Amino acid sequence: MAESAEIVESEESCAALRSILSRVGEKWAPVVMTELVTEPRRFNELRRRLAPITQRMLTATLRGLESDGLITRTVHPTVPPQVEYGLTDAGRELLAILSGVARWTDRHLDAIHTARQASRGR
Amino acid sequence: MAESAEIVESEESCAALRSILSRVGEKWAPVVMTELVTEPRRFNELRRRLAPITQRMLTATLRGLESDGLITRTVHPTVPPQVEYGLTDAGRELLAILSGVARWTDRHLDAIHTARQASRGR
DNA sequence: CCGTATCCCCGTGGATACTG
DNA sequence: CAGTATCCACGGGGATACGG
Repeated sequence: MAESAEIVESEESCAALRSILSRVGEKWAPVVMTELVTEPRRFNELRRRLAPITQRMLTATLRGLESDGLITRTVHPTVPPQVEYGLTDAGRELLAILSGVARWTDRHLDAIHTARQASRGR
Repeated sequence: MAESAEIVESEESCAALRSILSRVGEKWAPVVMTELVTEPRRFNELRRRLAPITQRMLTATLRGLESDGLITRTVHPTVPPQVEYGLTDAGRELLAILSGVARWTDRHLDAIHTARQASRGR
């Protein structure tokens, strides 16, 4: 790699990057992952902690994250049914990277607001 | 901070994080920023390099990135008009963080594909 | 308890045509 | 050259109701 900040390495990895960025850019994805960072949690546990999320959106978010290998879904065949969601190692790594984005965001809160105000004016 | 991987620091920074993640998760945002990493570029220059992007989407993407303070838009009042887009320092920093996400994506390409195949089956 | 199914609104993103 | 304007298809995302 000649350029240090070069991002795209191939067509495939570019597409994968976009899909991951838009995945974690979904409305509830970051908070759901954050909820799972300390320990696995059950569906309604997440639902309560993430209120006012709807069941539908919680399900959709969990399925999406699962389909990208970021979280696991474990069904315990008990009565009543019990399902646990947890971060995969990959998901934990990605979350650590995202916390870098969070720190960037905090550092630039002022600049973001200023830029938005400016574009308001036009 | 007790937990090392904790992301959200406040309501405001949480909202800002989400908005930034969804911004860079937009379809053309990452490639547009990457195009500007080495030097500022003009509108049609970007249009050619990012083909088959449409004018409309290029404009929309540039406006969005500008409104978050990630790129600058400089108009040179010449005939014909000349407009240059460039990364801000903040944008350059963010791009560096995103390259971390790109590396993560490359490392986990296999896992992503496997997870997607698995969720296909259901 | 853990979801699906249905309905509906709205924003994203594409094609095409037109303008300062 | 650097955009706007218009139209349209699609999917994200919310409310509510029902099922295993």
